[in-house]
Amino acid sequence: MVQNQESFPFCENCAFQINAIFRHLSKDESDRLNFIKAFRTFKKGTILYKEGSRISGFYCINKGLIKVYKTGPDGKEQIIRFAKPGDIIAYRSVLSNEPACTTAKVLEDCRVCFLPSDILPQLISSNSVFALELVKLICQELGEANSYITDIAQKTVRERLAEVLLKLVNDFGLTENKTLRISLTREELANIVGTATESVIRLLSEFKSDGLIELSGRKIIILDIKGLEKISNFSH
Amino acid sequence: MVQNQESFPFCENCAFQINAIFRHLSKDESDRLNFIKAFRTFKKGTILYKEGSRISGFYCINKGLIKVYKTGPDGKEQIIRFAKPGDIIAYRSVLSNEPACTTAKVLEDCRVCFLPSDILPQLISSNSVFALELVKLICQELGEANSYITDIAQKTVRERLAEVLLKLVNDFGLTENKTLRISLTREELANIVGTATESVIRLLSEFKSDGLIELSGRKIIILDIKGLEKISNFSH
DNA sequence: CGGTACGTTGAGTCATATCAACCATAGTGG
DNA sequence: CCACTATGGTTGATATGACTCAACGTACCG
Repeated sequence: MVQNQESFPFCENCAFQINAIFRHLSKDESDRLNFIKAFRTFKKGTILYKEGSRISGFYCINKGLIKVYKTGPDGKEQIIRFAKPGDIIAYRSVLSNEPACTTAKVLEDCRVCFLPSDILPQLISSNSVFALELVKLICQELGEANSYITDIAQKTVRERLAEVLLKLVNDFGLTENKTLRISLTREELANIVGTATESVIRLLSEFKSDGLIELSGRKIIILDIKGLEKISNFSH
Repeated sequence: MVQNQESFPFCENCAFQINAIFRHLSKDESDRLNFIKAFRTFKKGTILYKEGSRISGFYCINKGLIKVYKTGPDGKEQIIRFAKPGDIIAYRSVLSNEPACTTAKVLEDCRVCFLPSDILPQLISSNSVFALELVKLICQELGEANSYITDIAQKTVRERLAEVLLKLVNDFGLTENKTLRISLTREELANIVGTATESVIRLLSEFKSDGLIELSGRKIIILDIKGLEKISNFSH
């Protein structure tokens, strides 16, 4: 079908459009990737892979939104990160050759490419620029993880919620009417911040009373970024 | 001096002895590393580098113990990890070409080699096995960081303290009389767990009453590993 | 029109932080 | 040799942030 052909993403072009790590590949490498990959679409709610399962490859997101989370001892989710177009997920488990240590679930209908495990070590060997950029990418994630450990360990829930809102603004941006461009349930927000759903609800409505945000269903309108920064950094 | 020659570690041998990432280098690469590195010793209490500072290279630990920590908004330390012989530190900042995001302080007198920034990307380019192993190493750290985020977010202080003790047993081992082979102040323990010093003290003496550990000054004798595992995983 | 998932609010509880006092130890300098 | 000081450890009292539980409201969906 024409429609299918149009929508099928070719790595060579796609990687630049969505700013994926694969933009550092040569033409030959891109072609190879394109050849061995499996393009798939997933509906909201689909689970791409589950914590503890063995996976035979990793995913590059072309479109949509995925949440990556770990399940705590009580079955409570801890959201580790979101994956949007250009991001790769599950690469960690593939490289360590370990079972997945997270679960990935679709939040907004997705178009993804599935890439078999082998290709990643191969590309690291064949393309040193790619290798270096991949290392940088992982280092950045590691840096963020370490910062977050410090935050969770030392900041109050109130401070962390403000910080998470700012991070979401930074990662997903605002619409022209200042609405956050990501739609999460209160429970999901709680599972990023590391708190109870009720606490998020209470704090959000506090932020609202303080004129920092406006709420309308799942939409969060950011009114006062400076104010949120103040809460996230200092206070007590 | 003879003594100096004996004590000076040659990368080619050293890397295998201490199981450093550099064991994956060729003879030529090892020689080169050996040539450009600066060997140094540091006394307990020395700070190798400070959060926020620019660094021109990274360190490979030959002997001793270093704590790597971030400083929270209130000036409270959050210990991110320890570095022992064979570990490299500060590589993250070197690779991202960013200011250091942690501080490194000597806990036990150290022998370290300082390696200039440039060498790391060079080795990644020239040696794909090394590149892959480096990626795996970083991935492992990332995996641990993500697990710790989940733990801090969801577990109680009691559970985390038990878990930290077990992790220390795992990383540093026990002497013949079951004493933990790492000596930390109560405050440092608190700065790993992410809690107050007083809480660590109270919980440790609780563990002692429960027959899980024995305390004698800074020494912690581990009596009941199974019991600690039980506390760290389940409970509530 | 019932069902399911999500959102909200209130009340009560508890783990943990904070504050304060005090002890132990070791190194320092007069 | 002894005050002096600094650092770390301990304990108790108190405060409180955040969780839990429970009830109820809301909205969309087949």
